[in-house]
Amino acid sequence: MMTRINALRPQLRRSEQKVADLVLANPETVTGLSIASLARDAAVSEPTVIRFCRAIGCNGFQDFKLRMAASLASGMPFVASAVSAEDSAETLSGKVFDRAIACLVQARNQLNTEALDAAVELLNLAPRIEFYGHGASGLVALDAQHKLFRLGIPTIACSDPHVHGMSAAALPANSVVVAISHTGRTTDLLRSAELAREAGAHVIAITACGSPLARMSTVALYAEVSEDADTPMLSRLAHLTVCDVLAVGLALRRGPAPADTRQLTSQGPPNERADSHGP
Amino acid sequence: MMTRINALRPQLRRSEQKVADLVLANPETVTGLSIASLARDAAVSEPTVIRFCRAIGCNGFQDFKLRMAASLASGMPFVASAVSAEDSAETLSGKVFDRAIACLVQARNQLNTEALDAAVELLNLAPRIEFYGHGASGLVALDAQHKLFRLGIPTIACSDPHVHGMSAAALPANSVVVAISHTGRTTDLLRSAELAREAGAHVIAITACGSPLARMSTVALYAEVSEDADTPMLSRLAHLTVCDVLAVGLALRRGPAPADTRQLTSQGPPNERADSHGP
DNA sequence: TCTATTCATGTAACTTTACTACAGGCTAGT
DNA sequence: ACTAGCCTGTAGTAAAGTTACATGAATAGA
Repeated sequence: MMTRINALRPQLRRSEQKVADLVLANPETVTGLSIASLARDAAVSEPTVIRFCRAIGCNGFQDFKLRMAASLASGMPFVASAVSAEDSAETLSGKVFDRAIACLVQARNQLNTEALDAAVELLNLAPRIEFYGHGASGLVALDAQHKLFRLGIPTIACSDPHVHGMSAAALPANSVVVAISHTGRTTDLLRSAELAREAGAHVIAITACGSPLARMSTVALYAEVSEDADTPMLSRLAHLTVCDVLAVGLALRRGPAPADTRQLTSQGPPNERADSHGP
Repeated sequence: MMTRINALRPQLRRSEQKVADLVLANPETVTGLSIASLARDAAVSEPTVIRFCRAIGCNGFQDFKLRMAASLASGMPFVASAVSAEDSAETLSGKVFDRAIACLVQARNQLNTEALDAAVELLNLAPRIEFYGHGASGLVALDAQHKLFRLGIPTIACSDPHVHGMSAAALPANSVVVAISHTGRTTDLLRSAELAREAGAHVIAITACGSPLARMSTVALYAEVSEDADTPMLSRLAHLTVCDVLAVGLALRRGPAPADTRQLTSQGPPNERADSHGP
C-alpha cells in the first residue's frame, strides 16, 4: 500500500501529491482522521482527498482508510528491531519472533516461481538427490534429508567437504545437488558443486542473490533476508522453509497425491513414535 | 480481535451476541458493510451494533471496522491452508510459507513470559547446559548448540538416548537440560529428563502444553502449533525460534552486552568463513 | 501576444452514515 | 400480580463522505 502510493506519486496531480506526502509522512495517524481534517492538514479541499483515494485504486475514502489500516497491520507488527540488554523477557521474545517472521515474509515475497518450478522438475527427474551445506546450513541439509525420508524419498545430506566432494564426483547424470549456503561463497561447497556439474548433475542453490554459488548453479533459489537481519540465525529459517516447499512440491508430484498430501498437512497419531526417528 | 470477541461473547446482551455471531461467522465481509447493512443482516437495530462495538472495547463502529481490518490483515494473510496437487508452484510456496509464518505467529502469541524469564535465569546460573532431542528435534538441539557456541557459551547437544542418559545422570547440580520434543512423550527423552532431575539438574522443556515432559520439567515453554499444522515440519520452526530467544536472552544477561548484542543483530564481514563453522 | 481549450482545483449542495436521546417492552424479584 | 430495572428498538441529529458544477490556471495554437 505504502509502496504503491510511492510508485504512483509522480503521476498524481500536484495537490494530490500533497495528500500523498502527508499520508507517507505519518501513515499511522491517517486511519484515525476524517476527510475534513486530512484535507485541512494537507492544505487541500475534501474532493481532492477523494480523488487521491481513487487515483491509488481505492473506492473512496472509507475504503482507503480500511486498506491503510490493513496494510499497516500486516507490515507493522513484524518489523525487525535490534535487541538490547534492557529488554524485558516479553519484548525480547517479541523482537526475536518478529524478526524471524519478518524474515520469512521477506523470503516468501522474493522467491521467484519459475526457479521453484524448475527446481521441483529437476528433483522429480533426478535418480539421486543430495543436500550439501556447512555449519548452520549443514543442519538445514540434514533437516531436508530427514523430511524427504519421511516422505519416502531417499536422499543424502553431507556437511563434510571431503565426503560431499567424493560423492559429487560420482553422481549419475541428471542427479540433483541442493547446495545450501547463506553467503554462497564457501569454497568447499563451490568445489563440490563444480564437481557435481562436471559429473552431469544439476545444482539447485539456496543462497543469496548474486553469490558465486548462485552463478554456477542450474537453478538458484534466492532466500535473501533483510540486511538488518543478515545473520545465520534468520537465514536458517528461510532456508528450512524453502526446503519445505521443495519437499512438498516434490512429494505432490511424485507420490500418490491424496495420501501423501494428508501426511504433510496433519500428523498421524500423537504417540511416542511421532518424533523418535533417529537423525 | 476475533479471540477477544469470542471471549467477551458470554457477557454480551442477547441481541449483541447476534451481532457477535455474525461478525465471527464472516469477518472478512464485515469491514465492507455499513451499520445499516450489518444491523439488517444480524436482525437487530443499528444502535445495538454500536453498543456491541463499545462492549468489545472500540470507540464506535468506524473504530471497530478499522480494528477489524487491521486484525484480519495481520492474521489473514498467513492462514494455514492445505496444499493440493493442483497448486501451482506459486500458490504452493505461498501456502507453505504462510503456514510457517502462521505457526510462528501463534507460537509468539502463546509463549508465556514468566516461564521464559525463569528459563533464562536457570540457564544463566547453570554450570553446564545440554540440549536433548530426537529426530527433527535432534536437529533443533544441534542448532541450539551451534548458536550458543557462536555466542561463546559451550553446550552439548545429544540425540542418542544412551549418550544423553549417561550424560544426564552425571550432571552437576543446577545444570540445565533443555529437552525438546513436539509431543513430549518420547520415552527415552522422559527417562533422561528424569535422570537429570535426580542428579539435581533443572529441565527446561520445549514442548506442547500438557505433555508428560511439560509436567515433569522445571520450566515448560509451550510452543504449540495449530492443530491443522500439527506436523514436525512446522513445530521445528517454532522450537528453533524459542531456542533463539533463549540464546539471545542468555547472551544478553551473560556477555558484555553491547558487543554481543551487535553480534546477534548484524553479521560480521560476509566472507567465506561466515557459515563455514563445522557442524 | 492574445485567445481558446483543456485540465486541475475548490465551492456548494446532496446523500448516506454514524451516533444519541428517548420511550416502549421484556425480565426478574418481591 | 406488581413493580423496578434493564434491554431493545424508534426517531431524530449532526457530521461524514460523495457528487455536480463552476471557476481558475496552464498550455497550445494562431
